[in-house]
Amino acid sequence: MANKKARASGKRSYWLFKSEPGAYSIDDLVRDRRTCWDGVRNYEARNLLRDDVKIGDGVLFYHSNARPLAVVGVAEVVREGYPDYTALDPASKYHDPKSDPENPAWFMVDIKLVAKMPQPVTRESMMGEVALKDMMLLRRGARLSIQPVSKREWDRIMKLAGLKLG
DNA sequence: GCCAACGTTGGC
DNA sequence: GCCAACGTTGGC
Repeated sequence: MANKKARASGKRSYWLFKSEPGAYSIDDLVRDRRTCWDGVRNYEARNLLRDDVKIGDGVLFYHSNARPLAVVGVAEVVREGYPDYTALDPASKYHDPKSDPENPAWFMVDIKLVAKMPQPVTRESMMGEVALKDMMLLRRGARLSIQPVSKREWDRIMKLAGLKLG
């Protein structure tokens, strides 16, 4: 996978994490400063969290099912993939009754806030950017909640946000 | 609220 | 393993 290759050469990777603000919003992250990204229950996204998302990687925090639809913040990975314990907790809304403690099916990472966008970078504004036209996020039916982002896309979004971040 | 685009489930 | 039915995601 391209990301593994990038890792071997020591490069930083970039990701987009989706969240419905009703479940967990950028303001929740501003309050918490750091959080575990629990509740991912899709195998493709799980594989990324388990194998590819690494400490120091950049994360775009995106509000889905919200107004406005937008990248609303920047975060950084501070802990790499480890078992998502909410899968084993019957009291959790993310409980997975089929989950086996001996062989965890679901993984999460920890992220910390880097910055809340001064202005949200809206989906609408992103759709007008040629440099972003290939973003998975903007493709029809792209439901993956953990998505790879290219450096070019990352840089453009930082520019749109008016942020001077690596 | 609609519905396309998925992913999952389960009968066979 | 196939695939129809079903459930979910998420933009519109």
